[in-house]
Amino acid sequence: MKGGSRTKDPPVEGEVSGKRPKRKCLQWHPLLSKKVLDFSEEEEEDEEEELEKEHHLNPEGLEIEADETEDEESSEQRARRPMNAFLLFCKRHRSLVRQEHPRLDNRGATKILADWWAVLEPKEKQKYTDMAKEYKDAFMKANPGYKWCPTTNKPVKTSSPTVTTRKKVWTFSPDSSKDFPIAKKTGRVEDTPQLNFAMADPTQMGGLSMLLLAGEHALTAREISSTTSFPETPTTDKQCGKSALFQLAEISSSTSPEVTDNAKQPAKSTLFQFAEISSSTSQIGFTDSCKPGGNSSLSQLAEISSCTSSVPAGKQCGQSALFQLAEMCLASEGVKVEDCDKLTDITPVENPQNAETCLDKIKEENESKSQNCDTQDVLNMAQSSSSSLFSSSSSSSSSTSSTPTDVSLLETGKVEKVKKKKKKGKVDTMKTEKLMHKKNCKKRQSSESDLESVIYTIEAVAKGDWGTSGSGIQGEETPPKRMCSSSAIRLNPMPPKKLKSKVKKLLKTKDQEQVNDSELPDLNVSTPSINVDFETMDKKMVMIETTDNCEEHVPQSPTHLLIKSEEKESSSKIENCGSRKSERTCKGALYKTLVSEGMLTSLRANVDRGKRGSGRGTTSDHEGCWTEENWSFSQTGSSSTKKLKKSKSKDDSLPGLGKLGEEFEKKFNSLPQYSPLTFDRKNSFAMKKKKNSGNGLSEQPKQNKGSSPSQKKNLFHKIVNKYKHKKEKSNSLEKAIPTQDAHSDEAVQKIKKSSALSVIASDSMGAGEPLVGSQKRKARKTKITHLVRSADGRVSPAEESRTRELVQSPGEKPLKEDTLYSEDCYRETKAQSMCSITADMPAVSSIPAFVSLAALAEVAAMENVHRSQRSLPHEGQPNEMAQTPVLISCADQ
DNA sequence: CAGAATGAAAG
DNA sequence: CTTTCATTCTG
Repeated sequence: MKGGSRTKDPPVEGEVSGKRPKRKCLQWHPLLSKKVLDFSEEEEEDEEEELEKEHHLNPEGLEIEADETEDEESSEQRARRPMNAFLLFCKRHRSLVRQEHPRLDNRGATKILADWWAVLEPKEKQKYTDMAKEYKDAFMKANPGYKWCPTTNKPVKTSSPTVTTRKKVWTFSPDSSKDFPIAKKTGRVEDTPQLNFAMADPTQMGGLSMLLLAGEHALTAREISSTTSFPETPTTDKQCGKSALFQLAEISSSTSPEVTDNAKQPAKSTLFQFAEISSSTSQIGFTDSCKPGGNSSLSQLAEISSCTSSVPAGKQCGQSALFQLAEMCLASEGVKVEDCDKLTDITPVENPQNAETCLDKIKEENESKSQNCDTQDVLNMAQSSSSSLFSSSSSSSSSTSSTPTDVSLLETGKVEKVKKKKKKGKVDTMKTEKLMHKKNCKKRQSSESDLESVIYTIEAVAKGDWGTSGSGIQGEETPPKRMCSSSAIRLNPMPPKKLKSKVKKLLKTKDQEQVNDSELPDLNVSTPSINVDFETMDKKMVMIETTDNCEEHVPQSPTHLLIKSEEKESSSKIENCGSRKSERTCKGALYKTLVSEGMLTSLRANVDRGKRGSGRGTTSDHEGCWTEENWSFSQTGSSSTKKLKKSKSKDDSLPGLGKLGEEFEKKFNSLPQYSPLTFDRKNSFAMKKKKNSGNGLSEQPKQNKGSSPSQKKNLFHKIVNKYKHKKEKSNSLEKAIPTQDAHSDEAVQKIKKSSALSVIASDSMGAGEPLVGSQKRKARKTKITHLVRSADGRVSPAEESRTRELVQSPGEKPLKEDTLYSEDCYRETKAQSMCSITADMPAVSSIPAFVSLAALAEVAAMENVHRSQRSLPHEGQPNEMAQTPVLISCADQ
């Protein structure tokens, strides 16, 4: 059966998203749901119904396989094994790491995470371990018969073919709908999930609202305790986000498999658009001085959005949402603004009704000025995009003809196929158009391909939309193009992988078909499809809005909501204003959703990466600087931690929603999130301790975090002794650190270095130490090897030296230091390069070498210091020299 | 799709 | 002891 089911599944799964890589990795939702009992404290209320359902389900799946239960419905998916402490930690901190080291790829991030984890105090680890354990227990309870490695079944490999997206499952709820009762409930809301649930029921609404409420309760309770810093925002956001997520999930899931793609894409695209916007916004940097301007711009954005929405009632929500978003952006991303003036220029946009005009203006400005500054572009992008969204949505809504189609589509999903085709056509067109744009518009900055593309698209969209409104700024674009452009936006954005892959596929197909489709007049077709999408959005928005209202105190009956939504639709059809409102709402909701889901973060990261990757030579500096600055800024800022937390909390949101999800989410959120500084500090402390211990002095009770991982102090101290001087530095730094605020970049860098050192030392030690299982050792070895290897082409020499050092003599000096340093450099290179760039040569740009140079300089300086103290032998120096450059180069690359 | 990390579990 | 797999994403 199972095997068969799998095979069978493909249709469903394939349609849905990707299906599971392995036979069944469905989430814990199931377990969670069961688990709910344990976890649930307040949820019970909401869940009652669900619980009942669950119970029904449980009986079957209970015994051996919850999987089966799941399987029955969705397929055969098996619950995913619970994350261990480390994984949790990673999940929670990865974003941070990425922020800190934008250049780092995931692997690197993972490594760093590992380092952090290693450094993490046992006590802090405990929380994670506890959480993990709890998780596991719950999981086990849920599925008693669960086996981690189902050897017997072992479809894993077999099934793998389908796969592609484990994550997808999580992130997007399509699967979730299947799996969780809750999700199912939610899912039904709009359409028929194929599974079993009714299509659209008032009940669903109620359920949703209830869920939300429940979530609120839980959230409030927990959040307050967990994060005092952002009591209000998080709550709201979370709730909203959840609701939005749910809705999304519903939509995606609800749509029949075939439809799914269509519906999903639009929604996703929209989301992406938002994400882009947000990301772009975030990218805009504000220096402290410029801050006001930045705020203004953000606020402007918010205002615009709010303005766009003529409806007073909704305003608050929208504004709040936008503002929140803005805040988020600001908080999460520190920014540096090159030109405050530009921002100021933009400011005029404030007029509510004239927003469009203003936007046009801006747009014009953008075009004219865009060439000059990236920042401006970004900003423009953001605004234009926002405007474009509005316009597009409005246009869609305005085109009444399509409306019926939309509805039918939403509910029935019959048209989907046609739509798909059309869509594809659109895509093609848009794609082509996009290309055209790129070619025509600009090559000024070849650096950021992705970003550029996004910008282009946005611009194009904006142009098109605005063009519709009356600003025919660009003669290039023809009306059809406009249409396309609107659709284009969705595609362009670099979606999270999941989408990406899908999109890519689509694109491919489309490309093939491109010729044919392109020839056809897509205008009509595209328009309807767009409309549909937006309609969907509207619905969602309505939902969200309702949610917001509820939050705000105005609980509305589900029916009412439905009616409202309908009204909205109708109104939107008839009146632009209505549509606007919905748009606004959508925006806010989307933002929230994005934020909550963490898409924003991911997007941001993607953007960054894209920048980096594409524009190493050119603009990379800016990016690097920006990131660094942001990071430092955030760190420096008192609120930095908070901000981080906040962003994180939102990011944290587990894709698999549901109460269970919520519960976990809460818990997960409650988990302490440590800022890199903390780790640095710890490292330094650890160093100190080690050092101290090494010195023979009794361990100093390092006040706060001194607990440190004593792991391998003994071994360490030898090495530590060597690095006393360094430590000293670090110590001073450490002292400063507690404040966190007053760290200069240098200090941070140093700290980082020190930390790196410590880490390295730990690593080296680790090899010898029994700390971990065999795996660890292995891992470490590999890691080291990897480091060496990566650092230089020649693995053996460095490694040998390293090994010698480690093994041989504690008292050793020169070589070790070199090695360590080199490694240190290697590790730090990225960060250093960034920092160095920022500090030393901010202006310099487009010279890849320069980075390495700066880094080299730093390294050299450090080394010099070291040497001076140590007075290394000649041999050491040459080696260092030789190694250093190589390492640096590697790092840069 | 592999791979980086850690860890729990199973073989 | 070794293998499997959980999460996260880049190349």
